[in-house]
Amino acid sequence: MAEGQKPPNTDSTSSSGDSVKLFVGQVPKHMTEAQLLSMFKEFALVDEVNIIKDKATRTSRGCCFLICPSRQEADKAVSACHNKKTLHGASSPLQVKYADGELERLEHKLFIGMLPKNVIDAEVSALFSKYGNIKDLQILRGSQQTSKGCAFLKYETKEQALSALEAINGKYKMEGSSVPLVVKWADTEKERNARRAQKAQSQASNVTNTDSTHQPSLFGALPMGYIPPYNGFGYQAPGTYGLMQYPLSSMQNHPDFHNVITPAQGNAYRGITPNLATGMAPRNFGSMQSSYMGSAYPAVPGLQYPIAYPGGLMNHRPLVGSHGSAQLAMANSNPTTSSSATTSSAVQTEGPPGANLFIYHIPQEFGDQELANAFQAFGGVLSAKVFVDKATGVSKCFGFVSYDSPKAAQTAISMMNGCQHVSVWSDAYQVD
DNA sequence: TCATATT
Repeated sequence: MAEGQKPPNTDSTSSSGDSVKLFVGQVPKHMTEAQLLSMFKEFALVDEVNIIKDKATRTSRGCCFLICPSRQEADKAVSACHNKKTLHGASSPLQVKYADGELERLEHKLFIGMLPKNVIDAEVSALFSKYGNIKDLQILRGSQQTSKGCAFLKYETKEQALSALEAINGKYKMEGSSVPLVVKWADTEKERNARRAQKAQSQASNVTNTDSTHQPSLFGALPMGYIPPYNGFGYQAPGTYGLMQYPLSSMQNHPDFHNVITPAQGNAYRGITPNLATGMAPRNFGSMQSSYMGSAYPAVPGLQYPIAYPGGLMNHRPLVGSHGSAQLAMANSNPTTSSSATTSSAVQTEGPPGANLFIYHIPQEFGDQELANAFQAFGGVLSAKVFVDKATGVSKCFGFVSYDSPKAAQTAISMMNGCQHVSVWSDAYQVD
């Protein structure tokens, strides 16, 4: 045989890790996951059953997801059950189909960006066929013949796509190009729609933003309390259900690579790379296992995931602020120091020592409530106060957040540190 | 000089 062995593309079964999610409707609400599991196991291998429950009541919504270890098994379940069986208590036969986005996901489709304008199919396939069998390649072209700088490519297996992605993304420059290629998973239809909506919104909100007619939701849209599983490239899919709110007003999605770091840019852009290259950028390439991280990204258009400060924390004064990067400082001082605070209620809500954060460069449109929302994910917020100009009522863009524990404050610091325009700073952290 | 774009 030839040199080296080809990817274990054996006969059929295991495309390793390529589990498939099925949606099942017409499931009687009284059935348990265990019951469903044993029932479906008569027809196909099923790893898991997840009943879809009402968020508030936690009761079954009459449907579930099945996780099958392979497409073959999933197909077995579909053909054996879809419209074939009516469970006791259901009004019509089971509906068994691929969950939203599954089919697209199974295409192993990649988006390729930063292609030269004059690129031809042969060049792209030559490069990418090193990592697997290309099933489909489509370079997007504009008016003439010139490429729009991007393409879609399908591989046979996820492994092939993943290895190409890891090998090429941000690393490989095409002939005559000064920037490396971008390779990421193509958007699903849902993500596409979400992005389109977002784009429309951001353009619409470009109008003279007279006054705050809409809710500022910059932080409010944060995926509370966790750092997104950044896959190393690509946008954060805008469609994280439920989480997405209104578009940001000021700190919009603009590709402003001077002070905004989006993952997509961060990866490929020279001007940004040094920041990330200091080793603080969370990327977990290989760790996507068999997962359903489908749209598990945060829905925060403007607020990107935190990037820790290289080399610990800054050693200069907290108030630097240069380009609108905000800071948090630990403050054991009294939150009600300034007379210009929004003293609606004179509640003294100072936390224990080490649990009071002083926050610089809060977005203009934030009030106490928004500030509290932004930080509540990290612990019990005793109070959140944005300071406002007494005369005009305009935010001074700084304030306090007090937690019930220093630990919560620490968590807030590490989570919020470097959040786009917000970086977190604390004396305590620095000293220790 | 917004040039990184999504079938």
